[in-house]
This record gives sequence, structure tokens and C-alpha cells, in this order.
Amino acid sequence: MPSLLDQLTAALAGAFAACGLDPALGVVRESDRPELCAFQCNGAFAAAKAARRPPKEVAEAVAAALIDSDTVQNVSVAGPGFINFDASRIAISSALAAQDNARCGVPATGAGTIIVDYGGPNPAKAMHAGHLRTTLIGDALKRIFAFAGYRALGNTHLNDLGLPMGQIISEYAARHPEWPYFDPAFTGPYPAEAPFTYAELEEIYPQAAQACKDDPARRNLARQAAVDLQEGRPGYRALWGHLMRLSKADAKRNFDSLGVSFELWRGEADVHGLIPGIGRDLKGRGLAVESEGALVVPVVEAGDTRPMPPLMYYKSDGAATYGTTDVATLCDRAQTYPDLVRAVYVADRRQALHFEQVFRTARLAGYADGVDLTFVGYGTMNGPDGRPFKTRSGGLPRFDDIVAETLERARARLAEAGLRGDEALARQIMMATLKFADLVNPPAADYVFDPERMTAFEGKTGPYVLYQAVRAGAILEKAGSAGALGPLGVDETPLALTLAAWPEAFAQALAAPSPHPVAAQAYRVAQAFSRFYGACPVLSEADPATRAARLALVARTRAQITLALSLLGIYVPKQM
RNA sequence: GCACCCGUAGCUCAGUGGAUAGAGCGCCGCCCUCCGGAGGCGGAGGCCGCAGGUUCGAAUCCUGCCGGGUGCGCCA
Repeated sequence: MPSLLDQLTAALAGAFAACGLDPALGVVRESDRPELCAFQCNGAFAAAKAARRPPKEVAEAVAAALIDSDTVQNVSVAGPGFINFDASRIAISSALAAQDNARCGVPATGAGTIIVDYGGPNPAKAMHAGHLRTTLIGDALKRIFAFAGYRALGNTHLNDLGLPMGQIISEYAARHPEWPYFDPAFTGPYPAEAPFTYAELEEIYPQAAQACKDDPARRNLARQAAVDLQEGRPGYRALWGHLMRLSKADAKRNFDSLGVSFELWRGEADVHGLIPGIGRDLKGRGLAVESEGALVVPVVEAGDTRPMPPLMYYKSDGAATYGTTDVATLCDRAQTYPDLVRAVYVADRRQALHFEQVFRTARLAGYADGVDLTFVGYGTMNGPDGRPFKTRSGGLPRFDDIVAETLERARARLAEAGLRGDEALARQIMMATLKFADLVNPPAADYVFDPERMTAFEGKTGPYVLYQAVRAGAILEKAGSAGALGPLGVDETPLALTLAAWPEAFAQALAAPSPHPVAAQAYRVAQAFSRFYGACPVLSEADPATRAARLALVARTRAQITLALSLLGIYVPKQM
């Protein structure tokens, strides 16, 4: 059963055709003037131009052709040629009936594998508010693709072989030259336990980075250490192994706190072995050329309007860059997953140029033929003053601090409501708060990080949507029996129409791709339900048909909010 | 310098060719003998940065200007 909008568009297309006009002009949209009618079609303007007739005359002809339709009703022509109408009760009911299943009427038509890359923790560096964005957007996109029928795999790409690793290793070499990791004569085995804790690592890293910034000699040591590490020097590899284990555990702790998980934890080190072969291939085919001592892939295309520097494959010191590993990773994925149809990267939008270079290189070399390459960039993070966000200590707020603060506020709010001590519930509220606050915005928009707003429980927030679903659930539980779709009065119709718009909202999210349309739809349903709740008593309604019809709407509301929120990684509790 | 993104209510943001531009927060006023008030209803608040252009119709498309952000090969 097609969606309500599809049914209406089909009816209008038929009317246009009956008048000898292009049926493609029968596109229906929600009305701009809800007090006049629920839907409108503006195709008469374009049709009038093509037919060289006055728009109003065309609109009236189309309206006349709709007189016997059982899909639209209350047809009228307004102004210079707007065709206004409502959906018939039969059309609304059949659209809602088609949603009466676990998928709320959306078919799973996707086929093939999609890999979504997000999270992106940096080893030895505390995850911060920026990681919150990529984590939440990426996790939601993965769920949306999976719901659409694809095999969706989440990967968190670890930047685990770059210069920072060299900086840390050389820092420890300076501080603890006596460690066996730095003794070339040492034959092992190396200690099983790490000689440092993760907290110490987090402290050492910024100091090491700063030292390299200040001192060219230190910088060279760090570069050399990174190259040695990439080439597999045993002591460095052993030390690096400790570092990675601790870093992954910390990243997992952060992801777990939000119920986010990954199918793949493949980073730079996992494709390191592929780099020389790909380099030879690119060079052999003339795609990569020597330039200023480095090996680069020119990716300028005809028609470029902006500067397009080449992708750097090997730096002049022979080291790989993140462009190298991203190309190698893509190549590896296309081979590992023959049915890969799409690779999605969720990262700060300042990396747009980098991914453009990677995508162009892959296309030039044919490493990912048939794979749709998508970059989802999210906005720069600013503070409430509109300038780059800074904590009192000067950095970005920590990921785990944001989670802990929101969790604490959720506990406090639950205590107010007399639900003290329900820790699982507090976590659900926390997740709804953080996830919805982020996902209700389009990813590309600049991001204002306002802790007050981020953790609010009132207004356009996750807890508001949860609350409406909980109220709906309470009614359903007390009613005991199921309802049946029936007559819709003026107070029921807005909710019914909002519910009917779900297939379009999901289609929009999938096409973008973005979680935002799903979040916006969940909010619209919650808002429509809250009005309905105030205007339409259900359990105390005396007329059985009205009561059943309202109960059916309550059930559809609960189901749709539950589904939409689940695609955002948010779960609806029984009470709150 | 060149390029990309953005400029919408006091604030944070939706809305990318249709009528009278929406939401949340904040502000003012109502609504709990009634399914859960994390709520609902009403009100004030806008030359959609500015100026041209295209169009029957522009917040939306084009051009120029002003303002902000970001990027432009050896960090990841």
C-alpha cells in the first residue's frame, strides 16, 4: 500500500491526465495553509504555461476531474490556481493500516553491504565533544541503513600508526631509556603488562606533542620512531601494543556508555601491509608521480573551480599519510566485501577536501568501482558565544564528562519525579537527551555546544518525545484491548496526518543520508500526540467506535515513535 | 589571494521555487475534581544580511557587495 502522499499524487496525476495534461505535474504537498485544507497541488501553474491557458482555468478543470475521487475530498481552487483539498477518510485509514506492522509500512529494499566509518578515537588522547558528534551521527546512519535492508557495518578507524605514536614512543625513550623496549639487543619476551596506565598516557601525549612542536631535534626523533614503528621494530611494536590495548579499552568504555558498538575496529595498522603494493600499482600505471621528493597522486579534474592539491601517498621521508591509509582501507574493503555498495565517512567537515582526494584517487585507480563514496561532514563546534568552544582548562569538553554530567542531571530529574535509584532508566534518559539534541540538527550545520541546552529535558528534546511515548503506552496498557481505525474528527485528523507522513520522512533520511529527518518526524508525532492527548479523552470516551479509533491512533503513535527513536539509538522506557 | 559553507524572531535553529515564513528556549497571560503538567492553549516578537536580476510567483535560483566560519601537499 503506497503512502498517503503517494495515493494523493496518483489521484492528482490521474486528473491531470484526464485533462490532457502532463501527469508528472500532479505532485502533492502538505498545504501551506492548514486552516484552509491539508494538501495542495501547484501543478496548474506549470500546466497553464505549457498549454498557454490561464492557470485558474486549468486548476478548475483538474478540480472538476477529481469530483468522483475516493482519495481526495473538499477540492477547491484558490487564488491564481492553487488546487486545495483534503485526503479522504478512506485514504488516511488505508495509509495508516498499511503502517500497522513492525516497520510502520516502510519496505526493506536495500541490498548489499554498507560500511559506515565513525567514532574515530585517537589513541592516547581523551575523546572529546567532537567525537560525540561522529559517534552519534554514524551510529544512527548505520541503524538507518540496516533498517532500509542493507547489511550495515560500523567501523571505527583508529589512527594508530601516525606521527603521534612516534611522539609518544620517543617521549618514553627519553624518560625511560632503561626500558627493554628501547634496547635493540633485547630478544624478548617483552613484559605482558603495560608500563603505564591509560591516565598516564593521556597526560604524556600532549607533553610529547608540545615538545616536538618546540624542538626540531625532538620532532626528528619522533618522525624516526614513527617510521621505525611502521617498519615493525619489535620493541616499538611491543610498546605500541600496550598503548593500543589501553586506548581501545578506553574508547570502548566511552562507546559503551552510549550503547554504541562497532562491527569492525580496523585501523591504519590493519592495512599497513597493503601500502607498498598499492604504491607500486599507482606508480606503475602512472597515476602517482614523484614530486618534491614525495610520491603524490594528482587528482585535478576538468571543471574544478577550487584548488585541488594532489593526494600525498609517501611523504619525502618515506612515511605514509592518512591519505595513504584511507586509500588502502577503501581498497581492502572493496576486496573483502564484494557486495560493498557504499562507504560512508562521518567526520568533521573540515576534512571534506581530504576525502575528496581519497575518493578521486580510488576512482582513478578503480579501487572501489561500483561503490558509492559518501562524506558526511559535521559542523565546526562553537561555544554558546559563537566562538570555538573552550573549557576552563582551554580544551574541548571531554566525552565522558558530558555523559556523566547528563547522567547526573537525569538522576536528579528522576528523583524529582519520585523514581529515584532507577539507574538503567537514568541512562536511557541520558542517551535520549544527548542523542536527540545532536541528531535533531542537520549534520552539516555548525554546531553550537551549549551544555545547558544539550542536557535540557523540556521543549524540543529527547525526553519530551520519550514522555509522549510513555503517556501513549500508559493508555494502551490501561485499555487492555486494541483499537480499530475509524472516524476521524477535527481533533484526531492532525495526528493521523502526521503519522501518515512517516514513509516520506524515512525516505528523506535515507536519501540525504542524515538522521535529522527521522528525529524531526519523531518530534512532530510527539507534538501532534500531545495536542491530541489534551483534546481527545480515550479511556473515558463513551462512544465505542470513537474510543476504538482513538485507541488505534495511540497505538500507531507509540509504535512510530518507538521505531523512529530506535533508529537514532534511543529506547523508550515503560515509565519515566 | 583563490575556493567552499553560512547569514531567517532577543537566543539556538528548521524551512532550498508557491499563498499570511515555522519550532524550541526566553518574555506576558490562561489551563491540574478529568487517560502521567518532562504537558496544553493564547499573546508579543521577522524589510529571511544588502542591492540588482530570472520567474505568473524568490528566504529558496543567478550576479555583485557586506559580515562570519573553514580549507588551500609532506599533522591526523
